Amino acid sequence: MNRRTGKESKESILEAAIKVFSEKGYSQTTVREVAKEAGISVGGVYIYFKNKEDLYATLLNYLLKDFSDRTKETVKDMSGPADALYAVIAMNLKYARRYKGIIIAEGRDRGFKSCLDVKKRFFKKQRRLIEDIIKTGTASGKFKECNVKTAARVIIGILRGFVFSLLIDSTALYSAEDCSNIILNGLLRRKE
Amino acid sequence: MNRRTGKESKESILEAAIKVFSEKGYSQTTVREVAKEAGISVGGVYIYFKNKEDLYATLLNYLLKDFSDRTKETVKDMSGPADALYAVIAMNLKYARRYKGIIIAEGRDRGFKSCLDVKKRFFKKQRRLIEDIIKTGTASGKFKECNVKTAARVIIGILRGFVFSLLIDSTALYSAEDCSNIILNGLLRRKE
DNA sequence: TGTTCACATGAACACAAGTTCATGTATGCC
DNA sequence: GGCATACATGAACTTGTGTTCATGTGAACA
Repeated sequence: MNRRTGKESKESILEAAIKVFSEKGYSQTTVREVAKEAGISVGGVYIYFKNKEDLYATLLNYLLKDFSDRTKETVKDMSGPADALYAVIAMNLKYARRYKGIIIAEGRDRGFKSCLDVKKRFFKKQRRLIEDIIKTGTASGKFKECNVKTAARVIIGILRGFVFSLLIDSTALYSAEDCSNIILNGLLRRKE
Repeated sequence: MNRRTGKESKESILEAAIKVFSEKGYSQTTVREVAKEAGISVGGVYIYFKNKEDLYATLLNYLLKDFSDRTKETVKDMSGPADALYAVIAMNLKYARRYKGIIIAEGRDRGFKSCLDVKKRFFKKQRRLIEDIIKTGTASGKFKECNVKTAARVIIGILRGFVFSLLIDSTALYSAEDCSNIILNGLLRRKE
């Protein structure tokens, strides 16, 4: 019989972990369930990962890096700051749908500082990206003058809120268009 | 010696629970810790609450109702829709800071539907409130025409995002002013 | 066929945390 | 005091779940 190589097994476990953690978040996910999903025994997981936290951290690093790279790539192709901002928002909402359970902050305390740091660094990177877009926007006169840092923080907050909304009520959602429309234009009527 | 009455004890437990759950969320909070904080034994908690979930549900109902009422009260005193919206945002951010761990969605599955429903209903009520404000705004000509329902959803999302931001990085926050400013005015420069 | 190596297994262990319950103690009433 | 009632205790039980480890198995090669 053809047995899986170690590398294949490790990848199976990672894939399974992404699936289960995405759905259930950290605490609610059991190693047994990941193992089952990956078609391996409980002990098998521990051949490739030191422990549950290691598994989570590996997966987090992988996903966030992948996401970061793709976003950067997408933004590069955009012509104006409004389009770029829209692209970032669309990208975020898309990933949020797929990996909701992972983004949410869980497992604070108990040595999880490593994971929190990874997330923090990720969000910082995202914020810088958004700040750059806003700067370009104001420089070209398309965006109004504003506190770039704060605006970027609010936008990051908006994107995080979408994940949260997914977890609570996946029917009451909104599209990237709606979202970027409000961020760009606001609610107040413009003087003509 | 003067012993606490049952009612007093129950209230102590609820207060303690609010404190601990707010900081740690559902999974990370232990009944023992709540008991200790309330100055009662583990068993004592079970005199007044059926179990941990019951404790959480009670507290959730209490807090959300309190918050709902206060928000409504505050909004009533506001003169225009922009002010009203600002008030809602400020109220949300203030409560988020205090009770962050509680709002976050945890303990899905396993019969937690009751709690999720409470949260859903709460958010629905909040959304209606915001929808009304937006409607008033457009009716008076101060807000532009827009899809009221969607706009309200996005705003709720923004507010949720703030809670989330608190959990991940409580230094990278923003004020209610910044937030309402973006929502009202948007980023794009207005034609003059 | 025997040997070795890489990979896999799942029962068993450890420990944390929710829950129960037999027992204890204060208070008020007769 | 004796009794009843209300309230409180915390050891012990139960369960879920992370983790370990002695043992097993397939593949490749001599």
